[in-house]
Parts: sequence; structure tokens; C-alpha cells
Amino acid sequence: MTSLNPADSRPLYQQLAAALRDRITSGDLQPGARFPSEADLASQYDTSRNTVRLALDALRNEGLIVSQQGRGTFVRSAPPTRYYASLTGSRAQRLEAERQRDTFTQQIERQGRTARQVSTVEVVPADAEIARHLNMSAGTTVAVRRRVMYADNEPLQLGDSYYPIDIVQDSKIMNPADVVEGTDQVLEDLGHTPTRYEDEITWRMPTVDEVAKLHLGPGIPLGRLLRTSFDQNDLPIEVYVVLLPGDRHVLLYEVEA
Amino acid sequence: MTSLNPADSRPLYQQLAAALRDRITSGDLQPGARFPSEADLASQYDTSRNTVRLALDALRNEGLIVSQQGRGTFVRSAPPTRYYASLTGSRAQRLEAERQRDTFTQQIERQGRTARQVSTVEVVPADAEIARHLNMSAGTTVAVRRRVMYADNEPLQLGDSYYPIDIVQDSKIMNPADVVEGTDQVLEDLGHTPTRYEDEITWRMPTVDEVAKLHLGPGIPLGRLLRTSFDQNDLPIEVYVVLLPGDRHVLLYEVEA
DNA sequence: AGGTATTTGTTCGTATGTATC
DNA sequence: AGATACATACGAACAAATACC
Repeated sequence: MTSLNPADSRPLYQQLAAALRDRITSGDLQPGARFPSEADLASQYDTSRNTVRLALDALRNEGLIVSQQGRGTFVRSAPPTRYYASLTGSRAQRLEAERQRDTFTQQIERQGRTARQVSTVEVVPADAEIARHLNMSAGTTVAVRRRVMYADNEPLQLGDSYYPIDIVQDSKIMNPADVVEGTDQVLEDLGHTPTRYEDEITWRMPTVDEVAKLHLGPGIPLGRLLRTSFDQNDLPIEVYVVLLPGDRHVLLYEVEA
Repeated sequence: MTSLNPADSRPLYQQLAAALRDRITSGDLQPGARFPSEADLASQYDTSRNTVRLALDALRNEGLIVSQQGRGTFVRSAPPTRYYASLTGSRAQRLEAERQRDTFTQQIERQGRTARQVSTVEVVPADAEIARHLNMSAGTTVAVRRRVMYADNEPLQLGDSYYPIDIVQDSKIMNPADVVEGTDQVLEDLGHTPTRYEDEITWRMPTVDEVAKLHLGPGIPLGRLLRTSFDQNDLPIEVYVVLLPGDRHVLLYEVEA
């Protein structure tokens, strides 16, 4: 039995969480290292297993540790620098050759990984947010193309594209099959060339649903990028909403002063 | 006593969390509305108070509800304070007049709020990440200007700016007092005009330290923007790292196709 | 102002289930 | 098969903050 001071104003489980957090940041418990078991901690710190669990909950919610039933609890290993994203940017690095494949597939394969997508297409009424960005009234019918994107068979992103129905009506976009040339190319062929994007980036905790779909560990927040595309007449032609797990993404932008 | 099906494969507390989540998203429980008490929920759903607490923990960690001892539990109200960081962008909306005040003060006051900053300046060895972005070796001495930024006396952002020591040595930047004309102007006066920025955006859960400094509620993730500034010779002259609570910020970018 | 009831926070104990070693 | 470890669930008690009369 070590510390845990009853005179301390902080509750026991917070003191314990702080002590364990120190053992991680100090390097005593290295990334990947096995944590003492709940029972061990309870006896070491002379407290109940329930209190230990409260402390571990805190660390789990911070994303510092992960637990597996039957195996044990471990210090989260340094984020595998899974890196990615580069939804950039003014710089004209996009060569014509790159436009042959859609952006997601491009980016993943450039990193030597295998990309796969599962798409569905629906026709739904636009909610208030989508409608606002597409400059229409809420409830107007839009086409939505929902994609789950995988890299090496691990789910990586959830992306939904919304289009005004009259623009994409009879196009390839309404077909759930992959659009190899990319949807921007299809829009261009339809007479609406994307010339400008407006991005809104927010971040929040996931719902259980999203945790399941994206195989999220505890304490991993979601980034949300909402991109509105405008055509050559500055009309909004697409709203793209993508959800990005925080442990495997970096968004990159280049900005001119 | 309502639902909660023991035959359901999901544990009771997750079923309950899902049921309560529905009552929020369906609008049955409006933002700001008071939640039933833990005791009420336990009897309504015919389960123990402990199980109710597990369900509420889940919603708390998603940032959907907040609880206060002695008062009750409430649906988190839609953040009316949503601060548009608008750390944009290519569009030349920056008039000369606006350059009189630093970016943060500008942005806040434009929203009719009161801005305040507390700054400190230190000289420290650069860690690996900062060094990489400033194109120097780790451990090289840099100047760092740390700011806590407040809007209406609530902490809003934590921002650290790193500069190669030889550039800012005898400048205003080394003085912790506010730089009213903005640090970019000072750099320009020193012969290094910022002409291009590279932004890296990530998001993660805060540490306890950050929770305290930023008055973060539970289930609120942090956004992190790392901006590297390049001068007219494309030399990196500043790395700016700002931490943004997810419940008060939207990042905006404009991108040309 | 003061006291009581209500509500969430903390902490213990105990038991059983389920995954892994 | 057995031991170990985390997950789920119940019960109970007291503390601390708040609300209400």
C-alpha cells in the first residue's frame, strides 16, 4: 500500500488517477506496457476495486490506457503516426494524372496501403445544416452518397456527400459503385466545375454508434470536416461531411498570407 | 419501469444510455432541460442507481449532458458562444486598418466580446516537433511566447509561439506585454515578412492540466492547430501552437480548387 | 436565517459473467 | 480445465452541494 492521503481534499480515485498518470508520463510505465491488474492496484493502494476502476475510467477517457477483458490494461502505445489527410490547399500540386483516381484512394495508395470503400446512395430531405450550406430550404430533397472508407481493412473515415437532386439526377453519382474518376470530375462533366471550397472543422466525442462503425478506442475524439463546394458561378453544388478519428488523422492546409 | 431488455446482448447500462440519447436527439429532452434524477431513472427503468450512473457516465463522456452536485443533470445547451476562429485564408479581407490589432483581439472584438490576454516569454530548448518545423536540430534554443486568451473573462484558447532566437532577440516579441500591432507586423519590421502558412490540425482529449486552465467540461476534446509561418525567402520563422476547446470553436478555411 | 429534503458525488462490499492465458 | 483479469450489476452508506420551505 502506497500513498492516497485521506486528508487530501481530492477524492481517492482522482488521487489514484493522478498517481498513475505520473507513472505514465514519467516513463515508469512505458507505452505498450502492461498495467498492474485492478486487484493489484486495489491492494497496493489499499482501496477498493471499485475505486480503482473509477481511476482507470478517467485515464481511459483521456485516451492514456486501453483495457481488454481477460487480458489486462495497457498504456496506449504512441499513436502509430497513422497520419494522413492533406485536404489541402491552394498549392497547385494536383497534377492531371492524379485526377484519374478519387481523392481518398489516391491518398491511401500513395502511403502504400490498400484502400476500399463501401458506398450507398439515398434520396432524403435536407436537414437544416445541409440546407443552409446548399442555399435551399430545409426539407428540400437531396441526394446523399454515404461512404465508409477503409485502409488495410480498418475503417478510417465516414463520409457523406449531399447534392442538389436536380444536378446529379441521372449521373454516375446516383450509382453506389465507385466513381473512379472522382465525383469532382463528374460534376465538371455535368457543367458544374468545382472552383472553390469552404471548410468548417469541428471536433467532438463520438456516439456509441460511431465508436462501433469506426472501431474507436476510448478517449478518441472525432474530427468533423464540412466542405461546401462552389462551382464557376459560385453556386453551392455539394456538401461533404467527413468524420475523422483523432488517433489516425492530421488535417493539412496551406494558406497564403 | 420501461424497456431494458435482459435478452438484448448489450449490457443494461448501454441500453439505457441509448434510450436516453434518443430522448435527447428526438427533442423529447430539449437542450438545457433537466434530466430525471438518478433515483427516478433507476425506478423508471427498474434497475440500480449504479447502473444508471454508468449510463449517465457514457452520455457525460460524449458531452451530451452535464451534472452538478445538489442540482441535477441537464442536457448540454447548444453552445451559443461558438467562436468562429476563421483563421483563414486566401481571401484578402485583411484591410490595413485591421492590422492595428493582433488577430485574436480583432476576431473577438468583431463579435462584440471583450478580449484579454496574459502572456509570458521564455527561452527554452526546442523539442523535436518544434525543431522539425523550424528546420533546426532538437535542443536548439528558441524563444517561446505563451498566451492564455480570454473572451469575456472566460479562458478560450492557449497559444504558444516559438521563434528562432536570433530573429527576435531584441524585438518587442521578447517583451510579455501585448503586441498591439500583431507579431506578424513585428516580424515584417525585422525583415521577415510572413508570406505563407502551413497548418496541421489534430484533436485529442485534454490533460487534467488543460482541463483546469481552459475550464473544460467533461467530454470536451481539444483541437490543436500548429501553424508554421514562412517568410519571403520561404524560411520558417515562427511555429504557433494553439489549443482550442471543441465546444467553443469552429475552424474555417477557404480553399481554391 | 435555519433546517430539511433532494440530488449528485464518493466509497465500500459482493456476486456473477466473459474473455484470455 | 483452471486461474486470472476485466466487465457488468446489485446493494448500501455517507458526504457535499443545492433547493425549498
